[in-house]
Amino acid sequence: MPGVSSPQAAVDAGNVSYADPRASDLVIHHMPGHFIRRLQQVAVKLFFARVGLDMTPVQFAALAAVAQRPRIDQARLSALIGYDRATIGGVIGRLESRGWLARSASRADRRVRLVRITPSGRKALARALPAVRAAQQTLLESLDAAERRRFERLCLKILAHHLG
Amino acid sequence: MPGVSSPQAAVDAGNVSYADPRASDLVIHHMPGHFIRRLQQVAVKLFFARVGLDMTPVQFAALAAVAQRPRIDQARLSALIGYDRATIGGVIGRLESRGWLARSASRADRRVRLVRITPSGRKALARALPAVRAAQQTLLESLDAAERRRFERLCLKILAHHLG
DNA sequence: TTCATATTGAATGTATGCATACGAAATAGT
DNA sequence: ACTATTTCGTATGCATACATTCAATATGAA
Repeated sequence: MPGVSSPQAAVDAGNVSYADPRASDLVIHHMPGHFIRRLQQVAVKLFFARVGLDMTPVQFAALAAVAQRPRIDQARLSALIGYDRATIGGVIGRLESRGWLARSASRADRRVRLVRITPSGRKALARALPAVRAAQQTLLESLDAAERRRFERLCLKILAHHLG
Repeated sequence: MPGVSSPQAAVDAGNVSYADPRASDLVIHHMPGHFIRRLQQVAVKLFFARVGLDMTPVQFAALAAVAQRPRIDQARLSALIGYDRATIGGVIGRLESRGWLARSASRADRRVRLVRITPSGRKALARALPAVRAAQQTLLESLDAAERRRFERLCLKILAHHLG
């Protein structure tokens, strides 16, 4: 499936190991921003490895959110899952072409387009969900239960500070 | 500077707070993949807030790496900073157009193009570096010293597991 | 009610990111 | 030496991501 970003090459390949002494002198390797990006890269790779290339992370997020918030509008949806409005417009457009989501005009507010999930979309979501959960599990599999809790708590603390 | 991705709108805006009880029932909000992506989003936002829109995170990484590895080739560079070869080609191309990097053919291997930083690029890097460091500091400012060490250790443990 | 302001979704432009495939060139294996 | 494989950089295509702008609406204040 060409075109869908699956960071295999960048994550693996002839990649210098993260803690490789050959690279440890590099400025960026000591910056949290860098290894957070690398974590995100690993997470996306695991997502595709488990879910397959039929669905992207953003598409999964949108699908799952719409399933739990029927008739949500695009602006609220993008705020809920933390994406730009312009980005979500395109994502929903693609999900609509695949028949997984549908849009309809709101009668209360004629600017608004309400999004709902189709039966086909619900099936796709049900298929993907276990794979996504497995990917999450794999992502943190090197941590024991206590470390996992600690990691999540620290992440949430940072996010709460910056996102209010 | 239009076009350069600075996730202000997505991070802020009418954004539902991360730990907002209105959203805590959403499936994705309990997945590490989701808040790792949000962390990355915050980190990028802080980068642009401090550094300005004149330089992107990848461009900084490439610039800093080339400064420390004169005459590196593109493949090694991309492996070193953890990006795809194809992506780095475009990044270097843009940095070359701005006069911050220069490419020359290798005489030892005629496939290879060696990258080096220009005086102008070195100036830009020197200007950006303190701002980037400040952004890193701000990113973790809500954690005390012990928490910061713990967070970095956990991140590195996860990365070491997945990246070898 | 009228008018200034804000919001929604789309359009446009720039920059990532990666898969895939390709030509050119180097290297390994025989 | 010859050939199969690998590697390097590039090109193309798809999907993010976000700033900015715009038209259509909605809303709030006077």
